[in-house]
Amino acid sequence: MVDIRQLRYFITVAETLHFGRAAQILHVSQPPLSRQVQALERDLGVTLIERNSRHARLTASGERFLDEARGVVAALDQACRNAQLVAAGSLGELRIGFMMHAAHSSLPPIVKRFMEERPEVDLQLKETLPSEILDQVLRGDLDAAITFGQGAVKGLAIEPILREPLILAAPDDHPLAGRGPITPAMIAEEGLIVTPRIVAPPLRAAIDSYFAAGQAVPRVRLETQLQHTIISLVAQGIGIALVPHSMARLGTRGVRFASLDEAPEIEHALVWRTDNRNPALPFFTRLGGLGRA
Amino acid sequence: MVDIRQLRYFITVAETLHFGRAAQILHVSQPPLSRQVQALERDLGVTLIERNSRHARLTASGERFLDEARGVVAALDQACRNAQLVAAGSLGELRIGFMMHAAHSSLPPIVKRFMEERPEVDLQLKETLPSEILDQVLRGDLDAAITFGQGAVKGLAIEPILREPLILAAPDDHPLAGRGPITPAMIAEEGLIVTPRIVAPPLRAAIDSYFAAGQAVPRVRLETQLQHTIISLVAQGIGIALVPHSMARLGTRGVRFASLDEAPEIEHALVWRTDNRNPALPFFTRLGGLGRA
DNA sequence: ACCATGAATACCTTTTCTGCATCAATCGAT
DNA sequence: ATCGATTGATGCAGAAAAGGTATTCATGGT
Repeated sequence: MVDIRQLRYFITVAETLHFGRAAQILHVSQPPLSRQVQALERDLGVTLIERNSRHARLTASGERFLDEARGVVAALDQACRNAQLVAAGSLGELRIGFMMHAAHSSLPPIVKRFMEERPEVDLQLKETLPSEILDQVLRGDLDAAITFGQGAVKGLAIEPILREPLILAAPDDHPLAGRGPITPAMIAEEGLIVTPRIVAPPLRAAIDSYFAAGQAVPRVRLETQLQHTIISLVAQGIGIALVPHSMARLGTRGVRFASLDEAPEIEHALVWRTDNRNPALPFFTRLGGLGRA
Repeated sequence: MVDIRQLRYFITVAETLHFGRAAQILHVSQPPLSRQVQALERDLGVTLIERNSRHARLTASGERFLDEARGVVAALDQACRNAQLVAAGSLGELRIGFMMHAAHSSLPPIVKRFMEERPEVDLQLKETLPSEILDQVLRGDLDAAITFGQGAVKGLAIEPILREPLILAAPDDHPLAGRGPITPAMIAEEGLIVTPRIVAPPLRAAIDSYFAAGQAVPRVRLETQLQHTIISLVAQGIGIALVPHSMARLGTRGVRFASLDEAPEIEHALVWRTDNRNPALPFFTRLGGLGRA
């Protein structure tokens, strides 16, 4: 059976056209070299090197085979190097899930740094509903994810990376827009636009706790999944909303923000399976601290 | 050192994720298989298969390496097959030179058939001056060539493939145009357009012999290398010419042809080095007979 | 806790590879 | 034309590697 040693031997002989010199280069003696090339030719059933006891030169088959053999050897070396790079976490792919609330806050600095440090790792970002994210991590569809902080889950590592307060988002012609700490009573009568409970339970819990602390009951006017849609509806004057502080950075026209009195906080956390053996994963999770920036 | 056997073993184990079954498929017993995979991992310094005594599954490096190892094995198999195809003359390249006079006569049928029979051979056609063609064959720049027939040359095989008479080419308003056998005396006073002697000695020799047989002396008005140019100049009424019969097939406007009395003939021949070992060459030279068509 | 399964290890046999010595063929010089 | 130098091939013995059988070790399910 043709093997790599035979290819390496043949390539060297083909390059020097001299069995003795090739043997020196390969650090073997000449007889085994001759025999290996013979064995290769016998296996192929093809004469690759035409040789009399004085000269050696390639046949047409030999020229062709030299070319392709070089490719095979190079591909093998590359494969070995790549396997090592993958094991070192410098090459490969990493599937990261994130809830939309992380897109403007904790996610970007982590992703940016990771891509700088591990440019050869194919980072696959998948925006997912918070309610589905844990399942996907547990199933192994995601290597890691950024979602809301929560209690321990068996088999998962959960590392908090960001706490941010909720703030009030109101149309810019609204009397409370831009004003100081807002108490629950001040907005209890307003129509509220919120994310459905099923989509982001911790966010709804934070909103509920805020109103509960002021003995108020929020009036939900509309539910919609995407944060951007909520902001957009606020800008249209359809209602007000309580949103994570990072939404204020977007500078959407027609919306102004105001801090809340005793503002509830939501927590972002990095989550991954403790038995996930993707070598690139530790280099991602160790960046969790950047989420605070 | 990593070798092909290790790759094949690893691939089979990776595909079955079961050392025992893989060993059956490979027709070896399980212990050597385990040892080869271990050796591979030791050489790479990387764990490819995570295994306890119950289950086996690939690591990230293993997945990657499986992919690339398959490529390496496939490339090797392909290289072996191609070497055999080249040796059989079914793959490779063949450099064929030809004089322009062959382009409309002996060359096309040979080339057409060869391309049908050996579609994977890269046929490189190089139009060359007859005066240079033998040197290129002797130097090895060409595997074979079609040129004028001539005496034996040491180291070359020369096989005649076509004899064709010269004919008169004249402007279509010329009194001799289209007429019967032309004797030398009938055109001795006309201005003649010819190829330079150095470019195609046998052609000039044929023309000379024609006039010499009639005790006439041609009046050369113009010399130019390419046959097409000669025909074109004739069409313009600049002169007449004696050209190979195959030129009549072109049907150039403004030119008519007439046969010559005791017409001299020129011979086309296939030429190649007898020591040329290009396996595709015999399949080309054996088609020489088609040149007569 | 025990049993069945599957991979690793121990040990021996067989095969293959290497190196040394030598042979054979070719080319150049005399 | 002959001889010597060069270079690839061959014969043989020792070394290394691969394979096979028997057995052990670890794990997951009952």
